[in-house]
Amino acid sequence: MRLSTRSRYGVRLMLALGLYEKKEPVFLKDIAHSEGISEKYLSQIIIPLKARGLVTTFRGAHGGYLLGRPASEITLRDIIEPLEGDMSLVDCVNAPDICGKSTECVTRAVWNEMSSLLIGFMEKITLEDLVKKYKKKKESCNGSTDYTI
Amino acid sequence: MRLSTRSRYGVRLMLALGLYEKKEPVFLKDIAHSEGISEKYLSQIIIPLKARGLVTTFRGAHGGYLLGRPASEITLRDIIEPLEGDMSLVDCVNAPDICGKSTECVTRAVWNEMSSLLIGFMEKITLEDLVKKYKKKKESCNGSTDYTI
DNA sequence: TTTAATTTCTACTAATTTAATAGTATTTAT
DNA sequence: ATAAATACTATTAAATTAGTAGAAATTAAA
Repeated sequence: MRLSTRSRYGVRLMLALGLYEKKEPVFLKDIAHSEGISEKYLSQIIIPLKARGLVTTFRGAHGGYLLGRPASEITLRDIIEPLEGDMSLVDCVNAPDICGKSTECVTRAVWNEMSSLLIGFMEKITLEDLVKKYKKKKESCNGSTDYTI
Repeated sequence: MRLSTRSRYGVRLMLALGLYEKKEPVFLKDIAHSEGISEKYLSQIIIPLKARGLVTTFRGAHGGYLLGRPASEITLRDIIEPLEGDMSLVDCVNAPDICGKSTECVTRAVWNEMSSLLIGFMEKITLEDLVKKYKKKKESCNGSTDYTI
């Protein structure tokens, strides 16, 4: 019942981009370095995020990435779902046909509730929330408002 | 972010035992057969459940398994935790030392909240709840109150 | 127009985890 | 004794995860 590192890295990646909202595009290399994540791996992770419009990309020299829309309009679910795939805790929740007893299954009903709980939580949290929390913590630690990666 | 089949099988196993509360011990063979799960696999799954006192075992001929305490005193968490191991969605939630930034990490705070949400949910659901729901469904489908496996 | 820097695409791979299977040992009612 | 059940230990095939590697495409700038 672990979240994949893809999802975790994806959220950290988006948080880093969120800190640069409306500024110059950021190089993946820089985020990868500051976050201590393989650049090649991040470059794979960012593709589905781009496909969903969560990031805008600029190719070629001086290219890079920017948030595709305001951080306030990006939820945790938006980020995690394309990386994690099906978000349900058990296959049968979204694919009832894999089991003949799905309609009457008591445990499936529970897995369904649990999955909905998680998804509902993720929908309530925006990238803006994370950005704000991050800045708040940084200030209280550093007394600084500099958010360079 | 999937629940393991160990946990799912474990819950179904306990539900089957719950339907027999205070009656004769049940053979794992019978549960395995009725649930369509490998008996050998179930016999591994039941060991940590026994260790936590969730089931009582009787060895030898005419042995079998019974619930270790009333279904009303067994929560979903009780069943899943020994099967799943650490219940947090991300390692750093319960092992902050694996990352130097845990105390200040914004994403870790989110994973922590999410994990607590799940665990809280699982603590609220008892095996008795599942047993009752099962019986209710059976009655409305069959008009029967026979719960043989 | 060349070069350097960047994203994009495709393929491969090592390590780990999962979901079992298999066989033997132990216990116990009959 | 023996048959029937749990308990224990070892092995394994398949899938997933978490990357690595390298070439291709794109573009700003020299």
